[in-house]
Amino acid sequence: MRTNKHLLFEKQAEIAKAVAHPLRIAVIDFLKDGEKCVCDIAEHVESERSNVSRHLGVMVNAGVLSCRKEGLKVFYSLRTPCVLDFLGCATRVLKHQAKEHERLLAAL
Amino acid sequence: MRTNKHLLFEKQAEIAKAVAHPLRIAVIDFLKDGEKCVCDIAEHVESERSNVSRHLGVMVNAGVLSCRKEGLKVFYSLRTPCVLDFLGCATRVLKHQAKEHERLLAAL
DNA sequence: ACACTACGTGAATATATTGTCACATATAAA
DNA sequence: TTTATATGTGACAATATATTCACGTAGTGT
Repeated sequence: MRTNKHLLFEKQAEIAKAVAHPLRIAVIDFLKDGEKCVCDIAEHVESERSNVSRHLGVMVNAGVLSCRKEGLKVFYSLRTPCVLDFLGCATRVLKHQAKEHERLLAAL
Repeated sequence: MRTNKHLLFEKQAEIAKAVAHPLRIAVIDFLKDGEKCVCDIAEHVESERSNVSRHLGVMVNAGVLSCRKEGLKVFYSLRTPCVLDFLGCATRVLKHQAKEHERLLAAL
């Protein structure tokens, strides 16, 4: 396996990992309408602010989110709408699975 | 947050998690050309067969891969090509990041 | 200066993931 | 039956991740 491919896979995994958590997906979904502050995000996903802060940090670190400070608040937003495509992909895979299950049931 | 949305996010995270590992991404990339047996996969990704077997199990469990036994060998394949879109998404996010870095450098 | 609010972070704990080893199983071939 | 090959799995250690609590910091208003 070529080394540069190896590096690409590592980077891709980093992005995927940043998305691979229910709470973080909830955040991404919430941010599709635009930037939000931590307290609004925490309220929406129904989790402690400190925990949400940690998850936001993970996503910023992976380059999935960006943040902007304004007064007391910090506003987070999707760095690129591409990230939403991830959720679309996952949904398509789930739909595909559901269809297979349907076919299986129909055959009983 | 609605409960069914919560459930969707969990399922989406499960899919994303199944993809969120360099070795597993390497496997997915390798399988885009069609089904392969464990030993070929292990050789290609340069890792122990037992380890590869574990990772394959994770992906089958998440519904990302399917497998078929034939004689001594077990052939794994992508359950749906949608999974490849994941890698495409990740690449797009990475390209987006690279462009931002470029702009940053140009401004120095 | 004081109190208040929004946020981040160290420390601790609980849990999950990864990789490796040895071993078990299943199929094929001699 | 014996042997070899391909694969999966239990057990373990190492590491990473998630969550919570308590506290610190930074800006805002009084």
